[in-house]
Amino acid sequence: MPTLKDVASKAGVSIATVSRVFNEPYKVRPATMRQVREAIEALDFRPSRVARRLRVEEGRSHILGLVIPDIQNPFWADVARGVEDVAYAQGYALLLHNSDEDSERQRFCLETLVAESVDGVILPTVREQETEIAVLVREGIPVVLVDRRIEGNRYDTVVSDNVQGAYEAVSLLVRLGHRRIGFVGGIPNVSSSRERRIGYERALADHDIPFCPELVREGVRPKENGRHLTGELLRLAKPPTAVFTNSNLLSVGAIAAIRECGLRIPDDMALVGYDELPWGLGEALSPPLTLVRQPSYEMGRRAAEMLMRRMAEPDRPATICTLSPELAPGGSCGSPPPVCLQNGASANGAPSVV
Amino acid sequence: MPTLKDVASKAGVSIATVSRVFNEPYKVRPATMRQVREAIEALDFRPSRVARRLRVEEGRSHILGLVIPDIQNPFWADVARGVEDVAYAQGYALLLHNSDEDSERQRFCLETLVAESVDGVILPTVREQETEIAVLVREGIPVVLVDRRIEGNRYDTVVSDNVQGAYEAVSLLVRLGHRRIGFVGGIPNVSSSRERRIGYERALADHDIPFCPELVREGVRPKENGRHLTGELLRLAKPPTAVFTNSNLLSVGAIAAIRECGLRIPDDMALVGYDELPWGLGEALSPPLTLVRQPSYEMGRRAAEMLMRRMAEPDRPATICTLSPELAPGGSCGSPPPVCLQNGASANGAPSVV
DNA sequence: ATTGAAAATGTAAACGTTTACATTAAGAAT
DNA sequence: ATTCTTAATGTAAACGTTTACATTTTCAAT
Repeated sequence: MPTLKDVASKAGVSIATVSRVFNEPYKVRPATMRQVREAIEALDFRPSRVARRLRVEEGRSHILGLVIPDIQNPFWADVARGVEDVAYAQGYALLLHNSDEDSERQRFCLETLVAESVDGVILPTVREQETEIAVLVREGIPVVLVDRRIEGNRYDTVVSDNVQGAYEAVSLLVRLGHRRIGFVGGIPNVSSSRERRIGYERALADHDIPFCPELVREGVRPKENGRHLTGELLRLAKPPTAVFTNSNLLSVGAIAAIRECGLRIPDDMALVGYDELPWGLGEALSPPLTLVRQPSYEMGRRAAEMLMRRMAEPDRPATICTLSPELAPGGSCGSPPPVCLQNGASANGAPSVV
Repeated sequence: MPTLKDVASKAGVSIATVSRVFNEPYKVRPATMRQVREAIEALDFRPSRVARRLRVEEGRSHILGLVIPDIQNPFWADVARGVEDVAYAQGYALLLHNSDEDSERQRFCLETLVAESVDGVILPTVREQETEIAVLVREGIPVVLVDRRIEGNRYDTVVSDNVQGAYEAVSLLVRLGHRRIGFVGGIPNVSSSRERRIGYERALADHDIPFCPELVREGVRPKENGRHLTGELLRLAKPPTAVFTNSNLLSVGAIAAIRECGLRIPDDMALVGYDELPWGLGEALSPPLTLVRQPSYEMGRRAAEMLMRRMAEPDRPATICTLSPELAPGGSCGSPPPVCLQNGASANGAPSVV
C-alpha cells in the first residue's frame, strides 16, 4: 500500500504538498497539482483513513456507528438502510452492531465505537434510564436516538408518534363495534412500547370503554412471544373479540396463535398490527393485515441527517423529530374500515416536530 | 479521552508497561499490574483501536468488512447477522455496506474498506468476471465470497447448491403432473441465478420435458419484476400451469401477479419459490408457500469463520463450501408433496465440500 | 558480598497522516 | 535592481499506539 511518502518522492515534492492536494487543493499550484496527480494515479494511491483519523481533530473521521437490536427485523433493516444511504451519499462508512436488546452486548458495541473514534452514533437505546450512553457523552461523541426516546429529551431523537398510532388503531376497532380489545405488547420499559400502551388506554377511555388489565399482555423478549401472549388472551374465560399487536413480529405470532385455536380472522377474531411486514407481505395475507405503518426507512434517513447536522453544529439544542405513523387498512379487522386517519392535533404532548 | 500516557503517569510507569498490560500481560510483574489496572480503572481508559491499527502489522486491526446488495432483503439480513455474530464473538467490529448491485457503489465500498485497513472482507460479488476485487487482492486483504462464486475458484467461497435446489423444486412440480413450468429468474450473470437455471433445465431434461424458451423470464433489477415477469408468463397464448420463482422477492411479486389475474394458488397456478420469506411468513400465507430454503444465517456464519481461518493461515488453498438447500413443502404447489428430498450425489460438479 | 542470568521496565522509533510554522519562490511596486 | 507582499512549498511535530532494543531490577547461585 503506497503512502504519502511514496507519492511525494515520485512526484518530487514534499508529503505536505501531496496531503494538500487532497485537503486544501486551492493552496497548490496547477503545475504541481498535475505532477502529484500523475504520481497518485500511477501508484494508485489512496490515503489511509486510519492514519487520518488518528491525526485529525474529532468529528472528521468519516465513520458513523449504528447499533440496532437486530438487523433481521425488517423494521431495523429499513432504518439501517436509510442511515447507510445518507452515509454513503456523504462519503461516510458505517459501523454496524446488533445489540440483541442486551445491555452487556450494547456496552461492548458502544465501547468499540468509541475506540474506533467514530464521528457519531445512531442508536435506539436498550432501556429507559440508559447508562451506557454516558460513554459516548463523555467522549463528546454526538448521538441520535431513534425509535425510542429517553426521558428528559436531552438527545436528538427521531421517533414516530406511537401514542397516535396506537390510538388510531384501537379507535378503528372500537368503531367496528369491538369493546373487548386485547393488547399484546413488547418490552415495557422502552418508550415506544409504553407510548403505544398509552394510546391504547386513551382510545378506550375516549370511547367510554373500561380498561381491563387482564386484556393486556406484555412480553420481555420478542421471540416466540407473539404466539404465546396471544394464546393466553384467547384462552381467557372471557376472551377479547379483537387483538392489537404492537410490532410486526408480535403480529405474526398472533396470527399463528389465532389459527392454532381454530379461529378465523376477522370473523372470530379481529386483528390490527403495528409495523409493516417486510415487502408489504401483510397485503399478501388473506385477509390482508390491517396495521399501523411507521416510516422506518425515513426514520433512518432523518436520524442520519440529524446526526450530520449535529456534527456540524455541536451546540444546537436537542431536537425531537416526530414522524406520523399511518393506518394501513386491510381486511384483518373486519368489514372495510371507514375513513379513519385523523390528522388533527397530535394526540399526545409530544415535543415540537422538526 | 485518556491515553496510554495518562495512565502511565498516573500509575508511575512508562507507557510501554501499560501497553504490555494489554498485549503481553505475562511480561509484567503482579504488583505493577495491579497499579496499572487501578489507574486504568480510575481513568476509565480504553486503548484507541485507531492508533493500534496504524501501528500493528496487518491482519490485526479487528475490523471486518461486509458488502451486500441490500440489507432490506431478509436473505442478506440473515447473512449479515450470521457474520456479525461470529465477529462479535471474536471481538471484531463490522463495517457494513450496501452495494445495491451497482458496480460503482461497490467500488466505493471496497476502496473505503481498504482505506480503513480492515482485516478481511466478505462479499457476494456484483457480477461474474468481477474486477473490483482486485483492489483487495493487491493489498493482500483476505476475501470470502458468499452466495455467488467467481469462475476459477480462486477465492474462498460459501454457497448453497443452487443446481440441486432448483432441480428438486422443478422435479417436484413435474411429479405433481406439471409439464409447462415457468421460470422466473433474477440477474442472469451472477452464478446463483445461472446455476438455478441449470437445475431447472436439467430437471426438465431428466423428465423428458422439452425446454421451452418462452417460459423463461429473467429480470435485471429485482424491484417490481417478480410481478412483471410473472404477468408476462400468465398472458402467454399458452401459459404455464406452474411457476418456479428464483428468489423470495420474485415469489412475492409472482403471488401479486397471479392474484391480479384472478387466478387461484394452487388450483389455477402452482408456485414454488426460492429463499424463505422473512420470519417464516411463507407459512402464514394461505396456502403456505412451497420453497427452497437456503441456510442463509449459516452461510453468514461459515463465511465469517472461513475468513477468520484464512486470516490465520493466509497460504491455505482456496476452498469452496457448499451447503445444501432444503425443500420446504407448503400448499402452493398443489396436493401435499410426497417425500422428495433427494440426498444423493450432488447434482452438479461442485468443488469439494468443506 | 559478588556475580550473572533472567525478568521487568524504560526509551525511542515507527506507523501514515495533518497542520502550524518556517522557508523559499514569484511577481508587483518602487 | 531592490524591496515587499503574497503564494507556494517544505519541515517537523503531533496523534496514540506497538515493539525492538537498551537499561535496570531481582534474586538464585556462588
